[in-house]
Amino acid sequence: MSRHKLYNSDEVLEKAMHVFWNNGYENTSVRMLEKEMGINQFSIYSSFSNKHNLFIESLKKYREYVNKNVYADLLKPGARLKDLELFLNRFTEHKKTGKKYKGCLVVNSTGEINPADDVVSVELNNYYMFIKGMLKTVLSNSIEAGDISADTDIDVYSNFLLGVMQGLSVGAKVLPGNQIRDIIKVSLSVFK
Amino acid sequence: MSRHKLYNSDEVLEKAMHVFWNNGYENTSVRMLEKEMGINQFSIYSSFSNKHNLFIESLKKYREYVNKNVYADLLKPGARLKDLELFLNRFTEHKKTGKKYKGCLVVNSTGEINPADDVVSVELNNYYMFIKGMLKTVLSNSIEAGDISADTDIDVYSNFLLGVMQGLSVGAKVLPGNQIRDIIKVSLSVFK
DNA sequence: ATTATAACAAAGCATATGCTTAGATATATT
DNA sequence: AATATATCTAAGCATATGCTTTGTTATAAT
Repeated sequence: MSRHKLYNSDEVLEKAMHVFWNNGYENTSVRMLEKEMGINQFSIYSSFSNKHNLFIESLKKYREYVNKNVYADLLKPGARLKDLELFLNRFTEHKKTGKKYKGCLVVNSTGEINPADDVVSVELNNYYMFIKGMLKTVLSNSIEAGDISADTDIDVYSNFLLGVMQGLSVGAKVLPGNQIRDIIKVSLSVFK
Repeated sequence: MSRHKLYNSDEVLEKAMHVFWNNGYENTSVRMLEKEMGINQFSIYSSFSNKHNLFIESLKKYREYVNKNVYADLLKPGARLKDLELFLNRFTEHKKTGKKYKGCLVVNSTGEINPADDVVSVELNNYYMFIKGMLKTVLSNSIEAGDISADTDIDVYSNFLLGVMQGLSVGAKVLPGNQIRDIIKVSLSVFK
């Protein structure tokens, strides 16, 4: 009955996500998206309606992406405090290689986006709740493993750790490595 | 020998700072600046060269502004731990009034700006070093007052607190009040 | 009073922006 | 084979963007 798409919507969406991640929302033009996604503007608009919506979809995709590529170790069954420590220390890794840390797409967007943009705000919150859930599981596993005190208030401490991660996502973009290491060290000391 | 300026450069700069603070760098147009600063584009360009430079100047102005209007209590001679606690709790105040917290101009910009923009990066770092200096003084005062252990490593803990503040600047824009309070509570517990 | 200079307002410039339209092409159904 | 429909490319649209130019006005020195 009709012609087939020459592209996979999910694949081009992931490419769009990377463009937003690299440049931020406002600094990403539809021409840039067109080029990186490898499809025509017509196709972008017919698949994703408009730039704002494509951004929302990219935020959702980002959650999927980090799930597989960034938080994999922390999401493994039984992940506990030492895994969290290993993970947090990755915020300092790029300093050795000399590369610039581009930050977390969601944290960057939290800074950039107008707080009155409710559609985006909801999606940002979804992400943070996903992270918090992960942290709760890690803390729960850590109690079970005897890493931390059994009466640790998991909800309170997962909120704290979420805050620490938000701070690191900002700090790691501009602060020297030793400052980042201090933040991690003191943050984890609350479990001792 | 010539006509006088009808505006005060420093006053219109402060207005420009607020426009950037409210909208972010990319989402601020020269037309918006023109309107809010109350001067013509010609005057903007003759006083501040270009938009990028006006932004840099606005970042410097911001430091001056928060010095007077945001951190005044923490910069008072002898400010110590309880003052820091009072200050941090302000991150939750806007929740009661229902207003949206627009964040810290510098933290927002850290998220938005391309890390490769060295001119901006330097200015962001200047700001963070200003905050860190303030925190060091507060910690030093706190030791002197006997609030915290005398062998507290001021440098390490000021780095930690800077990280906490960066986290709160992000978190307070989107997270519920109780989560912010948890972050503050646990953060300050490291001094007990 | 004349002149030189700098600030002013407003229009203008080239280009970039988000998004749409027009026409060609491919494919599944009849 | 003919038709209908969804996809493709590429050009186009109105407006917004950062920045400049033009011509006028005010002021200080001559």
